[in-house]
Amino acid sequence: MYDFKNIEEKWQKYWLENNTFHAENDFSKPKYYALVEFPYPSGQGLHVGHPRSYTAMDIVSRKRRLEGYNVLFPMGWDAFGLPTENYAIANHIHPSIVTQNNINGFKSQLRAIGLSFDWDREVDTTDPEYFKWTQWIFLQLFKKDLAYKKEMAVNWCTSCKVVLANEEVVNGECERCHSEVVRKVKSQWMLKITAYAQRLLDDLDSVDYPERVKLGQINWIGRSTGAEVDFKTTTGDVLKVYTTRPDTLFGATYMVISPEHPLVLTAIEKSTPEHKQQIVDYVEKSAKKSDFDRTEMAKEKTGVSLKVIKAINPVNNKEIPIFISDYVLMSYGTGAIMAVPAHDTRDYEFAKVFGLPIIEVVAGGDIEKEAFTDCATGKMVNSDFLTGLSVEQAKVKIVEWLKENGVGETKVNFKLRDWVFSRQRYWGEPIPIVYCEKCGYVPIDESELPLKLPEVESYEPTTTGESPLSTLESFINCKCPKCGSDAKRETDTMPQWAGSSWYFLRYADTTNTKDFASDEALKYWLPVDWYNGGMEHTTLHLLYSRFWHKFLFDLGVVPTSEPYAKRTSHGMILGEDNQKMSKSRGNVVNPDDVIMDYGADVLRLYEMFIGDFEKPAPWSTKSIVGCKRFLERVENLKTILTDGEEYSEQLRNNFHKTIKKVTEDIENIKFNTAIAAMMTLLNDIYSNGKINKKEFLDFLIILNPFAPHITEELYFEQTGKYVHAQKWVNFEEKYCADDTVEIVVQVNGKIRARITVDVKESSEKIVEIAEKQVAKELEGRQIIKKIAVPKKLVNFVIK
RNA sequence: GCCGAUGUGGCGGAAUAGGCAGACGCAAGGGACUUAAAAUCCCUCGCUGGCAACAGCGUACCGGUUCAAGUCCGGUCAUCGGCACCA
Repeated sequence: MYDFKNIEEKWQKYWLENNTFHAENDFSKPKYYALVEFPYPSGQGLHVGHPRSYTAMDIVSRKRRLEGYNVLFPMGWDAFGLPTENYAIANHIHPSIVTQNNINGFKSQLRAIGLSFDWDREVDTTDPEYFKWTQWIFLQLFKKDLAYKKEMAVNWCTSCKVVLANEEVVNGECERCHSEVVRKVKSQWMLKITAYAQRLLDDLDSVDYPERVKLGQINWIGRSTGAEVDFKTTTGDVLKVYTTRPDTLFGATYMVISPEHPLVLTAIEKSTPEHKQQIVDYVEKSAKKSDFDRTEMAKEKTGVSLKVIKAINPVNNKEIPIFISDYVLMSYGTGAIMAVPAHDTRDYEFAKVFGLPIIEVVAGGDIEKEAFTDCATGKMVNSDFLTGLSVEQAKVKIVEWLKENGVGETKVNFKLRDWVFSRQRYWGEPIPIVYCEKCGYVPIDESELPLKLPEVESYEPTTTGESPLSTLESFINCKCPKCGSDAKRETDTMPQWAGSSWYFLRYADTTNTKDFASDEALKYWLPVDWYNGGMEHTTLHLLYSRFWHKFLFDLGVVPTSEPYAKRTSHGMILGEDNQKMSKSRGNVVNPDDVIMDYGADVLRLYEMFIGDFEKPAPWSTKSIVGCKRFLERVENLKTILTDGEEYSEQLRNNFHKTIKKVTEDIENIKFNTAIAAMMTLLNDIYSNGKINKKEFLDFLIILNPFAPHITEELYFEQTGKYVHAQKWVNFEEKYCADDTVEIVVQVNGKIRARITVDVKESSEKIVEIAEKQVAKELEGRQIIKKIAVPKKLVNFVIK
């Protein structure tokens, strides 16, 4: 085994001291911006899942440098967040100290892997010089009316008396004390991402994302086209509903409103005392239910009827009952629906429970058994002027009718909801807003940014559900920036998503104190050319950062409307037991141990060789040794070096084919087969017995992005030059094809012979040769068809 | 329930646009070297039958299209991930 310990340390030191991978803001060179998702620096340190993504993009970055690009490949820390805060609470250490310790740990671990990050451009979301700009962006959003306050239900632990993040709620229980979690209404800061819904959807066409990622975003945005229909009520109110199936209007046999719907109040007012109580009970009960309970209850529909108010179906003036049920959500559409039990599964279930009429208006299903929801087929029935039409025709016609009669119109809806932006926590960016009795919510002056976190005695959330900052008089009390009277500071902080929504912009110009980055730097570096990260971030993080970026684009402060030109996603590294790595399962593998035993190059190679980059793969400590052997054999090539042209034509061709394969596989994120190709070539070289120096050096160059330390060492040893400063090796297409090719000869699809022919041979001639080869099989049979596939096979179909 | 992905030897995985299934690696078995072991090198390695040449079978399951299917189409099952009544 080569002395990986010394070799790797030596080169890591060299790169660091010489700032080898520093990206200059030299705008004359062609640029390449490669990005990985920056990690949350947890106390547990890196596990072998992290380097998968980092190594992959490191390979791309190193290759790009060899190809002559000015490469930006930065790294930073997404350091605000709950685990740090919880650790700080438990151990009475300031979260910033915990964060700094964790960052130091992560950094030394990352350095040991030999990743070519530009450490001069490190960012840390908890650094006031960084979050100053996070706060600045928030202020711009506020000024454009894209940030607003709203009453929202939050998760409330009944025992800890704190607001919980969604990830702290496990099966409807508090993660820590396992007591009941309920919904509690609190005023929260919201960001109006919905204002960008259509553009976030449309612009997916302009970016290179995997189809599954685009689909994830499309589904999350959830655009649907339908109609809003006004139903008059017997009390003279108007009940507006949203439906994607206006064609089924004649089948609406009742209405359902959500427990939070304003009409509930009217109903309570007018009901008899006894019935009023029923309504109040139901509304209270559903308010108390946690989200978990609500979904659990999904199996059995519940509800209560509004006896005093009925709705009138505008198409036939029939009176239909109105129910309150929590299967209708206030947060989508209008918070009220027309129920068509014959053609909606949930309405069908509800109607069965409450014994409501089910009227078929689209023929083609069996409504005795279940709701018929397939709208592609089927003809309208029982629908007056719609009867006989197809569903599609009926949709058009009914909307026309609704418009003519002034009781409805087409409407587009999105599932995407506005972004809840407040956290009642300490370890986050303070929201730079003050509340003034006279002026309302007022932004603080930009010159006062960053608004730093004050020192507090306890980081624990308060028992009233307010942020820990709320107990600090010196922080809260301030003057209104507008009118100068006494005012109170906002005490909520921002979610972790805030800092990570724009960090890639800061990398372009980390030392800038006037702007988050200069226009020139942004113009040069943007967009990110290639962004790799986990599948778990394809909806939230990717959508949030695209939203912020578009907003900044509209402000004219970033030059592109999309932040990332290309996105790829890596699969998770699983434990040896094929389960997700976790502390509780005890299957976590630490990269440090692998580096200790085999070195960083072996770790990198194995991470890439483990399987298809885009798919999950189980770790296998036993298999690592194959990569170790490979690098040892590369090193041993030294012993068979010659000066002459001591290799065969075959080997030369294999060289060019391998260079081609490695070149292309890196671009196609097929690192595993790129390595396999290099292994095959190595085996060929050894069977050849000799290699000349030129080919050896070329081999080192194509291996360099994967195993940078050993290749630097060997290259330097041979030439006194640095491999990272060389040019990527070009392949010659003419050597990538062999002169002869093996053709498979089949009879009725079964292989009967193999022939080797010149590649230039005509297919007629090949068929002729093939036919001779299998003459025995063909004897006395009739040939129905001869199929010749160039360079592949000949197939005789006989009778 | 819905959406997305996956299913190939003992294991991780290859297989351009439908054209030799199992590249590459691990493990296993045999051999060489060695006093011995490790390391290294060479050979074997999908299943069944056969001394063998060889034959048959084989990519989750059932069916289809095709001269030809791991790959395309229809259906079923299983596993993983995401979302949870979105009208």
